[in-house]
Amino acid sequence: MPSDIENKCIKRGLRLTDQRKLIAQVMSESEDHPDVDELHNRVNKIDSKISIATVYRTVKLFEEAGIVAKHDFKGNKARYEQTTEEHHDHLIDINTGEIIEFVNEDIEKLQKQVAEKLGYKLVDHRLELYGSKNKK
Amino acid sequence: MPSDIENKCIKRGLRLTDQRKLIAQVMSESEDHPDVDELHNRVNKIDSKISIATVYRTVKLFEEAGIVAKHDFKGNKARYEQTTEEHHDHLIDINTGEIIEFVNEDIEKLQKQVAEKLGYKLVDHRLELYGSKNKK
DNA sequence: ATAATTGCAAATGCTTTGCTTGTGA
DNA sequence: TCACAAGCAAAGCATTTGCAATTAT
Repeated sequence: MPSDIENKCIKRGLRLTDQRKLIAQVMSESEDHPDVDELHNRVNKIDSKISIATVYRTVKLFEEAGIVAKHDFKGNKARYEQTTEEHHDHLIDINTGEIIEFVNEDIEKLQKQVAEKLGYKLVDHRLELYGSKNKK
Repeated sequence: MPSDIENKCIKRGLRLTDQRKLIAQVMSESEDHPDVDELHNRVNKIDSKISIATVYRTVKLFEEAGIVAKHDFKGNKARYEQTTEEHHDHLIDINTGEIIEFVNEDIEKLQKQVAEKLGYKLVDHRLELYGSKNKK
């Protein structure tokens, strides 16, 4: 069965190679935010011949097609996740590296307002919170 | 007259070499957010013997001392600015690259609330708006 | 058939580092 | 004096790219 991402590739007319199908599948199944190395490891468990260059190229292709999102969190290499319908931002646990997604409409609205007030149309934004777990 | 940054270096006991003094001076006088290359160019106008390695090392030293702030805006190399008393965030003009600073207390508060609600203490954050100028 | 994609290794761009010489306190 | 800093070039790291061979449509 074609993965979620594979279907999007078809919809966008991307040529579907075995490598792309597999990367699409692995990304679709990933619940976290893997970097390219990690993605490469995961696909290599299934097909050990896929090169890291292909993973880089594919992930970039998917990103440009709006199928996956790239994140450059502080101090780390780029991480990827499947694009979701609903926008969200991230909180990064500075101790464990764990990434928690959150949605906050108020902040979204305020961002737009700030941009407007400065004479700009908000095209994109980046909001990342870095925190450490409260001990109870 | 010692620059603003130079004074902070003294306060923190950093050894003051000619190179550091000059980089401190150039950073103090910069109203924008130069990257290391640009900084290197600027100091080289005054002392052409300063190496880029020294600029990298100094800027890192200043950052670790909390004297300057480093920003990795999307798609660009790292940029630096003198630390200010009041925290601010940035709006980046996606057409010109111009950087506008802004302060919004409401967003700050909401960020803290979001972190708390997720069980975290907010240690750091990153908020960047990317926009294009409204034509009137 | 043929234009696009892959794998590989080499190249890139930014940043860091090892080592020797120079220098601030 | 002498631990630390500078300059240089080499190394590092993530990412990109040229090219010949392979493959999807």
